[in-house]
Amino acid sequence: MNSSKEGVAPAAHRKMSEVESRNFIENIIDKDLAEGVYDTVHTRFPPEPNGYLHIGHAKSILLNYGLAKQYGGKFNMRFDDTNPTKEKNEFVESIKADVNWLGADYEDRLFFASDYFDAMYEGAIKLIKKGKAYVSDLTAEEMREYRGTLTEPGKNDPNRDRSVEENLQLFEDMKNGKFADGEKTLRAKIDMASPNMNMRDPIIYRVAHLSHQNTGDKWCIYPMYDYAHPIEDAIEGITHSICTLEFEDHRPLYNWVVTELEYPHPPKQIEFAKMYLTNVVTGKRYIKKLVEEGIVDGWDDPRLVSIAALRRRGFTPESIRMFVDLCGVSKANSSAEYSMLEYCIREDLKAKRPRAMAILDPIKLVIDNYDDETVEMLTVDNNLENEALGTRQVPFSKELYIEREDFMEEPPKKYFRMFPGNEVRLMHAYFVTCTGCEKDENGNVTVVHATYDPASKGGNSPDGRKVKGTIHWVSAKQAIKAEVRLYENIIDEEKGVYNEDGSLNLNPNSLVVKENCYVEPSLADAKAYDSFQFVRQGFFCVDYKDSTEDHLVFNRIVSLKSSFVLPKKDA
RNA sequence: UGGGCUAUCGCCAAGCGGUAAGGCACAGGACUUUGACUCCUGCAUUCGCUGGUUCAAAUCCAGCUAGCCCAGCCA
Repeated sequence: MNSSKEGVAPAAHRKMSEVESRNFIENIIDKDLAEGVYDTVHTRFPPEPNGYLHIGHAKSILLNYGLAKQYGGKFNMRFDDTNPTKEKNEFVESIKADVNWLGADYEDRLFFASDYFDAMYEGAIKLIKKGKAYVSDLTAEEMREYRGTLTEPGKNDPNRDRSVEENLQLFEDMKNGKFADGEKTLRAKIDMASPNMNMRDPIIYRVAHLSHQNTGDKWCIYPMYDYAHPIEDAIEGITHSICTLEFEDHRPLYNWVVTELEYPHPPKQIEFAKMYLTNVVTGKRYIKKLVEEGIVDGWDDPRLVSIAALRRRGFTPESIRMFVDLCGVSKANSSAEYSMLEYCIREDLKAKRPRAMAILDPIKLVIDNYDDETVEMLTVDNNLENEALGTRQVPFSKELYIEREDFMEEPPKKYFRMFPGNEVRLMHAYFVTCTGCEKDENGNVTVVHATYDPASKGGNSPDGRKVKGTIHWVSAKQAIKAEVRLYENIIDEEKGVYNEDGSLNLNPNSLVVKENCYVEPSLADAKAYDSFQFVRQGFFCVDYKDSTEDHLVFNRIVSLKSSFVLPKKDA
C-alpha cells in the first residue's frame, strides 16, 4: 500500500505484531497437525507433590496450558506420585492452589499417576510375557557395578534370562509383599551396552513397603518415573509431553515403553530449557535453612520466588504470564534478569490499580499562612491513566507530612524539591513556597515551613506560573499510621548467589521495615492483597499475614523507575 | 575421556541459503500535577572459532572450542 521511497526499507515500518514469531514447540506442533500425526493438542503439568512450586514451574504450567488453549486443545493437571517416600498431601494442596491462582484451568481433569497403578502393573506383565522385562535379584550396589560407567558398557544381569513363567511368578510375589524393600526389582530388557545409561536395562518397578498418600497400603511395589510417565501420558491421551532438558536422554526409553506397550496414538516427548531468574534462591535445602534460621518468614516470605511468595509480595498472575511470554521458550540454558519481572508487574499494575499518597519517612511541613482549623477535602483522580477507577477525597490542612528526602536546606544542583525560597507543587493541592525549617540541638531538621498560594488550588496557578517539582504529602491529623516493608533481593547481587564455601551470599538489607509511615485515609479499608501505587515510590500491597484493621502492613512489590540520583555531597 | 544437548547484543530471543525481528536493560531527547508513565532517537558490518561448498552462509558441510545433562531401587 505504501510506495517505498528510496533508501527506506518497508520492513522497517512493520510492527512487531505483524512479525510474530513462534517458538520451536509451536513449530513442532504445527508440523504434527499439518502432517496428521495428531489432530488435536493435549498437554499436561505433571509435578511430583514433594515441595512448593516456584517461578520456574510457572513457566512449565503456563507453557503447557497456553499451548492447549492456543490450539483449542486440552490441558491436564496430574500429580506424578509414583514415589511415596517423598510425597505429601500438603503439597498436592499447595500445588493445586498455585496452579489455580495462575489461571491454568484444567477443568475436571485432575489426575494422579497412582490412578493408573493397575494399568502399569498390567503393562509390566505384558512386558514380561513379551520377554522384555525380568525380575532381578541384584542389590543396589551390585546394580551399580553391573551398570558400567559412562565410558564402559555394563554387564548382563545374572537373572536376565529367567523364564517368562518364573518372572511372572516372582513379579506377582513382589506385588504380594513376599520380598523386603530392595530385595527384588523388575527391569526392562533393553541393552546393557547402550551408550545411553538409561537404556541399560532400567529398573521399572521397585519394592517399597510404604503407605502412599493416595493409594494407602494397596501397593508395596511402585513403578519408576521412566516407565510410569509414558503410560500416564498415553492413558490420558496426551499428544505433546513437554518436559525439561535433563530428560532428553530418557526419550528413547519413553518411546520404548509406548512402543512395547503398543499404544495406538503414542505421545511425543519434547524437552525445553527451564529458565530461572538471575540471583535468586530456589534450592529446597537453602530455603529450608533460611526458614529454620528465621532469616525469612516462611516459604512465602516476599523475598522468595515461590509462587506463594510472589503472590504474597503482590505479583499478579497476569504479570507472571507476561513474564513467561516475554522470556520465550528455547533449548538454550538461560537465566532472566529480575528487571524483566519488575517490568511485567509495573506494566500490569500501572493502569489497573489506584494511586495514593504515602509518606514512608515523614517530616512535618507547616503551611504558616493556612488556617489552623480548616480541613479541605480535595477530589483526586485515582488513576489519571484510567478514569474508570474514579476519584477519592483527600484531606488537606495546615500540618502535613512530606518525605524527609523532599526537603534539603542546602540543595545540590538540579534538585527541584523543597528548599528555602523554592516553590513546589503539593500534588493535587497547592503551590507552596518553602520559607525555612526548624532544627533540633543536633542540627537535624524537625519541621519545614512554607506558605501557600490560595489561587493555585488543585495544583495550577492561574497566572501560568510553572514549578519544577511536585511532591506528595498527607495531612498530619487525618493520615493513618502504617508499617511498610521494603524489599530488596535477598541475595547480594554484587557477588552472586553463593559464597566460596557454598553458603548463600545474603544481602543484609533485603528487608527494611518502616514502622512510622503515614498513608492517606482512603487506604483505611484496604484488604489483604489489595495493591496501590504510592505515587513517586512504587507499587505496594497489603500483607495478608500481618496486616490487621488497626495495623496496616504494606509490602513493596516493586519500586518505580527513577532517573534521578541525588548527587553525593562533598565533605 | 562414551552418549545426548546447546552456542545470535549486558539479559532473554526470532531467524530454517538471499544479505541480522522484537522485548528487557542501558543512553540521549520531548512531554509531564509522579525526576513515573507516554513518545521519539541510539544501541550486533555481525551470528563461539577455523576452514570448505555457493553468485550468495547465522542458516549447508568438516574440524575445533566452550557450557549443560546422564553412571538413584529420585522425578
